[in-house]
Amino acid sequence: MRYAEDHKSQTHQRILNEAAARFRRDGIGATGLQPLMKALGLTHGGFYAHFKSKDDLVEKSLRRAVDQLDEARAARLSETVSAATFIDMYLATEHFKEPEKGCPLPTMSSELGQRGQPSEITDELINRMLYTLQAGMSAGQEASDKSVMIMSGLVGAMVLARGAKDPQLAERILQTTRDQLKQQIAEA
Amino acid sequence: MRYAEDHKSQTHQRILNEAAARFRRDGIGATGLQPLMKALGLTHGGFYAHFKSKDDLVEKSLRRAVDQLDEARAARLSETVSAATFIDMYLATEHFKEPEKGCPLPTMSSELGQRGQPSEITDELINRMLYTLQAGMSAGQEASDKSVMIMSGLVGAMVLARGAKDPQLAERILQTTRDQLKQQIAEA
DNA sequence: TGTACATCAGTGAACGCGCGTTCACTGATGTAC
DNA sequence: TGTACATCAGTGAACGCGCGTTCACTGATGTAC
Repeated sequence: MRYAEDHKSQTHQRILNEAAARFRRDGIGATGLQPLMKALGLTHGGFYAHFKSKDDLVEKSLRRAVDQLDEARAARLSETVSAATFIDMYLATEHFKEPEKGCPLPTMSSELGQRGQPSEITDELINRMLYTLQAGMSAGQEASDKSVMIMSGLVGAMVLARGAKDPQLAERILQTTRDQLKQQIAEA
Repeated sequence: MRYAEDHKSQTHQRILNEAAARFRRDGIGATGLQPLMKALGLTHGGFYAHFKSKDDLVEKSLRRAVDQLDEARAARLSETVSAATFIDMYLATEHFKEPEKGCPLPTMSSELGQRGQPSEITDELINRMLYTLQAGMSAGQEASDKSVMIMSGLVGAMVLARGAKDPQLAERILQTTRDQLKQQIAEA
């Protein structure tokens, strides 16, 4: 063989990683396959030896992104994260500034909703986020409902902060939403 | 003259309206100028007699969308709307199903944030929404902070509901967020 | 009253470009005999 | 040991398409003389 045995699967992973970053940073429509492959030192023709289509790549790279985020959280912290910590992490300046490494929901769910054939990946992301939030709260029926509102607040704050032109406005949205949402948990 | 005196300005308005609808429904990138003009019974060449560029159209049609929303609210209701009513209106099924007639923030702020040169229009939209929410709440420092969280919750819930594949999940997000946010005001 | 000209909203062909996708191919390696 | 062939990840030219933008033009009307 010309290449090491796992060479192809490594290339496969590299494409997934690069795509997951670009889709989150630039959006799906604005991410071209040609520039993507070029950035990895490959030519675009080879893409179809790895994925059936761009849609296929979207689906698979999103799944990869979520897995990575779960791993990162598990590595940095204990298995379950308190809801307050999750809120702090989600609305942190770091997450705000680096969409390519962050949660795909604020960057991509509008576009996924607008696309013709929506996949189930968004639902999966939503349910995973809800689950994580609930797990970090004291049990009860209330926790389920509260976690929905908190999720909405987190995603909305990030969408708005990233869309804002004025950095002060962005910071205010992040900070205020963070404080207010944490108050919700404290009260409960 | 071949056309009535206000013919051109009427065409101008028709383009603005159609664009405002399409940008919100399909996104900016996915909206082509050629199909847009064709839908109005015009050819695409004439577009540049009305607008400097597509970016120019984005800016102006967004401004138009906000003005229309303000007018619609003023017409249907009293000058100031209570925050609870605003929440009900925003997270109504009607608004969920008709992005082309609704608030541009859930549909467009991700894309506006991802575009190269962000305009100030998003900030304007955000501030107007904050103002409307605050005006509908009992005064005080708390109202300002609460309104930020409520705005985040409203926008996030709409983004997520529209992105979800499962209609039941979408409905649950809208309903639960609506109820939880209204509780916030009741408590305050 | 009739002719020549100016106006100008809209026309439609053409531009260069990047997109997603296809496909005949290359060339380094492993295998068969 | 040396030659012929199979494998297969990646190459790069080419496809048709729609994009945003430009521009010489049309043709109905109003105006000037």
